[in-house]
Amino acid sequence: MATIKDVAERSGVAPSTVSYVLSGSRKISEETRARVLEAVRDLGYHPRASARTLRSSRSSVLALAVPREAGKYRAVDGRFAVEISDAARVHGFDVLLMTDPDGVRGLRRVAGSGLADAAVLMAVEEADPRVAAMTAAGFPVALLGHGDARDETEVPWVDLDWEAAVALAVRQAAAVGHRHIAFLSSADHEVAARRGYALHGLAGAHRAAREAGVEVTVRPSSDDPGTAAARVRELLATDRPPTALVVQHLIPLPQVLAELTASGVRLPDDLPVVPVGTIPDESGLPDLPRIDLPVGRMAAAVTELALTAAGALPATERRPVAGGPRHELLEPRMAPGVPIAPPRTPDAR
Amino acid sequence: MATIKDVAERSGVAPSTVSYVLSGSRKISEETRARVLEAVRDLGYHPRASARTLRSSRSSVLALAVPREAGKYRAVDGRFAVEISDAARVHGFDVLLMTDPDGVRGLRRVAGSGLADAAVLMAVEEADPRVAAMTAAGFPVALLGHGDARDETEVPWVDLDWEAAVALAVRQAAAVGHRHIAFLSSADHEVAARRGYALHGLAGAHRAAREAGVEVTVRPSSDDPGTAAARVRELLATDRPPTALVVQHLIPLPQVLAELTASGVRLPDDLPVVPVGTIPDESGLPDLPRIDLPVGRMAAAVTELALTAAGALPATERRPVAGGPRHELLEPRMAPGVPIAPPRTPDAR
DNA sequence: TCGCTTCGTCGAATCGTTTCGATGAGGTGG
DNA sequence: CCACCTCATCGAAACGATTCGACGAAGCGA
Repeated sequence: MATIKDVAERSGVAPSTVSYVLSGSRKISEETRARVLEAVRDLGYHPRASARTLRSSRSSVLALAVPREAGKYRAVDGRFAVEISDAARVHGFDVLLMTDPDGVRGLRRVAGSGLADAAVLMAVEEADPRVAAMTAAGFPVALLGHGDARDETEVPWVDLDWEAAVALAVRQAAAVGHRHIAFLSSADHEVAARRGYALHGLAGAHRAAREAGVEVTVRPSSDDPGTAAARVRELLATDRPPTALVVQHLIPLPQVLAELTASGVRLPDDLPVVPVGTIPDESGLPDLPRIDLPVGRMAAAVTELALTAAGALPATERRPVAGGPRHELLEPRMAPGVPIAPPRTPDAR
Repeated sequence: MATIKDVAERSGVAPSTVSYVLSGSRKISEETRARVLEAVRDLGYHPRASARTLRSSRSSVLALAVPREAGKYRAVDGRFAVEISDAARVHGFDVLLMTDPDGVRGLRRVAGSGLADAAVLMAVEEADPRVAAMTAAGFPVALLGHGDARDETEVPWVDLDWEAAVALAVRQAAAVGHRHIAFLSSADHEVAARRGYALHGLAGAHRAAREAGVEVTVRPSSDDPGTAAARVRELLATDRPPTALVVQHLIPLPQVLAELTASGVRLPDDLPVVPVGTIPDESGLPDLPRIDLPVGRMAAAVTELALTAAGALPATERRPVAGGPRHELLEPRMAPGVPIAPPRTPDAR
């Protein structure tokens, strides 16, 4: 493996000159420059990352802490990982995957050993111990998703604006004529635990109902598909049933759709269903009008926040304070494609 | 940040002594040992990874090259990434995610800069240019999946034994009484391209048919769900239709099941469907008797192959030759859970 | 021609660890 | 009492890059 010394010898200059040619941090004559670059090409020289890091104490590596609740794996996490890696490369960073079941230990190791310059923490729980540990260690982090815990106000994070997302779904349904809309919210336990996205989703439903002057009936969903399906049945079994259904909790979505079909609702014409969140690409579900989790935008934003906190990005207008906490609520968008069907004419039922 | 010098001073020894305590590569008196370890704890000392790597030229990092065909992302890749990371940690390695759209460039960069000691290449294409590039550079790699390309015989790889997998599905169906079994194989273009898994799956179906003395009707699947559904219809529209269906191509599986339901087949009783491969966890499909891609076993095996090739694992009986090519075909297993239903009695149709 | 600035390049120190050979204290046998 | 060996520890030399100050040559005005 060629070193900077080999390049220097081959081009008849000092190692420092090679370094200056490569970094461009000092002026070098065009002639010398050309000779050095030729030697670099000839030898296939790559600077050793470890030497560079040792000297500069910057690794150009971003750690990515993947949530690992006992063997569980959410399909969307893989997409986030890939998108974050892409975003990091744009800024010259590589991504180190951290799947340590004890997230705090793994992060301490990576931060302490200088393997990474910053970390992105995915799917942050309320009062996440990882946040506290990294804040205490002075290690730059950015969070994907957020709760309402106090320590998180000190730390940059990115999240979808769930309130705006559910509100948008309701508003769009109202816009094509729906006057009574059902909202299958997050699961019971998520609401009970006062998870941010659960509360914000509910708030969005209520706000949009008020603003658009439509009725919104809310029922919590459940992780148990059977229970979720039952809730849908309850939503529909009234004198004046809703004509559209907005769904925030997508785990039992297939079963919800199956339940609708089974009870004689013809999809999508009889009852437009609008999921808010992420439908796995390979789920085989029909195309629905929907609001997707903006994975790409979230990944780009959280990466930039983490690198800014690490002082690796020049301050911009959007993100002026290097190292300071910044929060970004991303604006939801309707997925292009299937529009929300208007309600059927009164005689339809 | 504490360095080895700080630890040395605090415990009143030389830096080298601290190093010996930590690595255990020389005998140190119990008393000194205790004093050093106490200082390490007190100062929260972590060895700087870059210094260690610079000195030893081993990074303890495994690069993971994720396939990136133009924006596509397969859900199973994320699971592989997480499982490989877990397996690497067992051996003290971290995983660097490589999502560079130009896989060769990314690998060259990581290999050349010494960021990683070895690489795992996912979803290898026939005559993958990455394999040739890394072989030429003398960089240790292991492949997840394999083709029949010649250069791959020189490189370690891991794959599911697709021939055995399809054969197992057919054999199990035969064992519960099915005499005529349909096999929806890989897609046309995969067979035409002579992809290993496609050919091996076909071979397995034929072999099991011979050995079990049953009839197997084969039809290629298609990436287009409509075409795939049509193929299924063809399979069933005969005088003596098959009583079980083995499916290797799982992308259009939801549509295949929908087609069956639509044409009056009651699942799973009328016609057991046995997928061979990976069904996404969140697909909402019913429980089926199936043969899963053994993601965990494949990840562990490919990680060990890569690290062995890097000389980072002691040679074992199973993997005796460090650096030499090793190939592992993993034995398929029926997923625990739903068994294959026996054929309905003759009067059923 | 002298002194001063500018330009391009060099030498040396530095980052933090590992590891090889050296060193001194203490023990043992002749 | 001396020679020798073992044992625990130390000092110094790498590893390969970056970067600061120095330095000679050339250019310039006086």
